[in-house]
Amino acid sequence: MAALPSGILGDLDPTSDRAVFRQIADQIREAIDRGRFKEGAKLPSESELVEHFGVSRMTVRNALAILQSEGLASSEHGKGVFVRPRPPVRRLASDRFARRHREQGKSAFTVEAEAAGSKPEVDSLEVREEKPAPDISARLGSPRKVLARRRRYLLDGRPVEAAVSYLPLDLARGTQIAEPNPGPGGIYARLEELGHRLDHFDEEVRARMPSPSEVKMLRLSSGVPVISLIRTAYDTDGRAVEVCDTVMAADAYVLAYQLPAN
Amino acid sequence: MAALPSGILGDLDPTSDRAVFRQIADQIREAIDRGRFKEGAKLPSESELVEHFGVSRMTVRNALAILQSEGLASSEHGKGVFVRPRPPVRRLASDRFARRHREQGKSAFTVEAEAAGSKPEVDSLEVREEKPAPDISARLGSPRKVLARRRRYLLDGRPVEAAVSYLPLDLARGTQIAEPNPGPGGIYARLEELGHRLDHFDEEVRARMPSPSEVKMLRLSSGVPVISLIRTAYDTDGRAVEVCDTVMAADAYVLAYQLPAN
DNA sequence: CAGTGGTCTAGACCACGAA
DNA sequence: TCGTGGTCTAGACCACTGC
Repeated sequence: MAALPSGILGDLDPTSDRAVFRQIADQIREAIDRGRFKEGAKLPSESELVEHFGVSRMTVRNALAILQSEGLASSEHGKGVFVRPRPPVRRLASDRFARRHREQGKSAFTVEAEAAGSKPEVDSLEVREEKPAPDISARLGSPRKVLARRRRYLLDGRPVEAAVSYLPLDLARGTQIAEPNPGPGGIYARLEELGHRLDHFDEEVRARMPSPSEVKMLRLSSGVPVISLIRTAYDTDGRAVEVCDTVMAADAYVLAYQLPAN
Repeated sequence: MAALPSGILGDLDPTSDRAVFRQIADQIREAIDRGRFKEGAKLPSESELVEHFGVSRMTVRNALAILQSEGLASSEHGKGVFVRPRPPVRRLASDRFARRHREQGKSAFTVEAEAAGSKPEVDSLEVREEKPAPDISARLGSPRKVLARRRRYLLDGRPVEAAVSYLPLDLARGTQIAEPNPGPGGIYARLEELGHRLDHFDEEVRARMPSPSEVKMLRLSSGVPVISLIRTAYDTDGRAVEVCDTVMAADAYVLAYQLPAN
């Protein structure tokens, strides 16, 4: 049947204007915040909450839906609803593309992940020529066609980031940049070998809720936004030589930047 | 009664494994993406959708809830469900704290907003001394107490950002920094006058769903994440002289940074 | 007032996971 | 097998908006 959900949760206030399902969500949220339910712990089942609060199941489900949309809980079919654990966070430093990090063989992602004790993987590799979308095209100086390099990054088996790099075709065609494996130091090292010494990168950071395809690709649970990062690389001639469009699971990243004061 | 919702929406696929409410959400989402429903337009009412698809009202409401959680639609009690308009976006440039922008009288927020043709406001101003939270304290070199300056920023009456600045008390007490109005150029100008020439800023950027209090303070509609930005200001002695904790409505901002390639 | 979305009930059947 | 969450129905009453 459904044992008592323990003494952690109180009673409803029938005099309150606040909707019943919001009151229930408030109580569970407060219990989570106070540590009465720890990370990864199972919340009381729907039937337990129905019995405890004396409401219908839909009311309880509405309450749990609030917590899921806030990113506080996530449900697992057949098992229960759990306090969502905070996954390890990957920190992107503002010097992550500095030339000195590129001298070695491995990619920045691989080096950094291994240093943090995680197992890095890259999959869904696809390299193709295509007509660029208008905003990408504008950033690259309106080339007719571009080389697109798509890939997905995983840490310990969990997808955390999906990225597409676009390069003007006249620059990349026939070079190792057009190969699935661009070689040591990645495409930035290849660009410099081709005479395009990199000067600086512009990054634009946005946050939004994911599209259904992004939910699938990054296996996002509900209540997790994505960070959208668009980076443009410029060579010392001031030419945009690459645009990288990245979507990251927001609960897996913190971006660090340093700004000059002068 | 409920007129036809026009020929924009198709039929359900009864052979599909996909849940009915997801199919309905898919159809409406696709119609929005194709521009069949424009920004700000009213979607078919719940009763129209009930009639069109031949399902119960809860099924239709579940479908609409998906679109709202994705940030694609928002409901207005008594009026309808509407395609959520994309508000104007405020762009934060990476040189926004450069000293040259500080020479004039007005604050950076005010200057920039007026240049963009918006009406800027700052409210909820509160200045007080308090014991810092552990993470703030650590960033500032563990002072016993700090000066906290809280405020909220609005554009054309819409709240877009809430911020708290923390400064070590020994540095700020008794100065104009402890006044509600810190004077021309803001607290950074005052800090430099006090001999703390600023060297650089560190910024940490995260994204997550808002807490209920943040929803209230920023009047966020569902499906809108927040960007959390923590900035630490360092003087030329390497001392952290200010930490600013900012929460921004993610649909109102794009952050721009420039990274060196050296 | 009629139409809209907001809340809530009391059922039903299904799919998944663990034992 | 049984307990879990996932989906769906067919109602009900309420609160807000606009005419």
